Amino acid sequence: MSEHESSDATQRVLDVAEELFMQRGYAAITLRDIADALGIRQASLYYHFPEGKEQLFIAVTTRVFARHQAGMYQAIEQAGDGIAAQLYAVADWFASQRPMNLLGMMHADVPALSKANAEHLSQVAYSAMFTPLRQMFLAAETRCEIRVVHPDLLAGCFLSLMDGLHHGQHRPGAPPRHVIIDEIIKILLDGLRPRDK
Amino acid sequence: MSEHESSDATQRVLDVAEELFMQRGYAAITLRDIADALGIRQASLYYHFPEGKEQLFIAVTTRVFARHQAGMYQAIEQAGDGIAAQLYAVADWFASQRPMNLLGMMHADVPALSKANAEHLSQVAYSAMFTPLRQMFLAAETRCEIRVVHPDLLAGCFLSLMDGLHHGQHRPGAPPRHVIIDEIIKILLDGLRPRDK
DNA sequence: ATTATCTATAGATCTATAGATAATGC
DNA sequence: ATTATCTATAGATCTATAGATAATGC
Repeated sequence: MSEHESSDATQRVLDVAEELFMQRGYAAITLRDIADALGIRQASLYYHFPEGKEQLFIAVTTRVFARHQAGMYQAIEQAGDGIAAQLYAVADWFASQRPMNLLGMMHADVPALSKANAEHLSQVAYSAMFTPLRQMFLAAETRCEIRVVHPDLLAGCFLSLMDGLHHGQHRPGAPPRHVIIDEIIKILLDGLRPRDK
Repeated sequence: MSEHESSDATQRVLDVAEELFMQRGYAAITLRDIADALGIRQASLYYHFPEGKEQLFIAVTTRVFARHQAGMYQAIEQAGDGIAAQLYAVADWFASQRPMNLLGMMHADVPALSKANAEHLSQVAYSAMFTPLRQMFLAAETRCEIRVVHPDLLAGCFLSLMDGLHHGQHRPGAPPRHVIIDEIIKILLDGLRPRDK
């Protein structure tokens, strides 16, 4: 067993902690909440994460970012060429994932961490979330499919919209998710102004 | 003095509590944090908000939503006709406000409140934030300036982008805010695809 | 009398540590 | 021997309550 693998039990801890932390944020979730959801005692979490709550949170977010980076790369690759298909694929990836609030949570929760962890996590978040999108937009620009002024700005907008997929849109009478994704991508590509026929 | 006015001291409490709650969320901020920032003792906050932390949070968020609703209405009115000018005006309004994470915070913090407060706050948030934008988009559609499929979806997208204004974009080498706003509105109106000349 | 603060403290968490227990794997 | 849990608890908060104090306004 490699030193980089962690046991099934530890994976379960990460799964449950991810669900809770992503829903409510670092400060709102206690170790007792996580232990209760797992059916174990709070102190038992220290077996898996001896440095405690902050270490567990870092492990959770690191795994989330790695999964999203890989998921976005894979979505883009499988979509083939064409920015429209790629945008749909990435949006479907986000729709397949747990509701979350990545950008906002970073902003709210990072200050609670140690300086070293805060800087490291910000760096990881930025690199993981922006890089696949920046590459996708730059490649589309090279193919003259889109105009891009600031690729990172565009990536940030797209991520904001993906975050918005989850919270704003479970309203009474809200359209189904695939309609929402359709509409968002249409707006991104063609804008709100009616095009000349 | 009307019963609807609150004293200067209470206003200061609201100002400081708003700054902290909007930065970090309900769970992360303690009454002691707020009292320290005010230079008073934690227990003194109960003079202004006898029911405690939750009442203070409700007062803060209620005021934030009322201010945003009024600010958006005023921005739209002063911008005159034309969806482009109106979008710029509303975006400038958001840029003038404290960084926040309204949509995401609602999602994360509302579950910590009593059921009655949670339902009331969700309702207030939706009504205050969506109504001005929905009206603006519907009027623009009537004037045939834009096509609108789901006005609330469009409003949600716009709010997500406005939230994103604040966190994603204080990156190394990020363009100044007015450039960001320009770019976001250009994308919204005309899309990413180059228009035919 | 009202306003706005204070001190002191109860009671409820929350994180983290120390050390015991039981099951499994060599 | 290692893995994964447990019990028990120290120490640090955090919210909230009770009641005192001081300044101001009628």
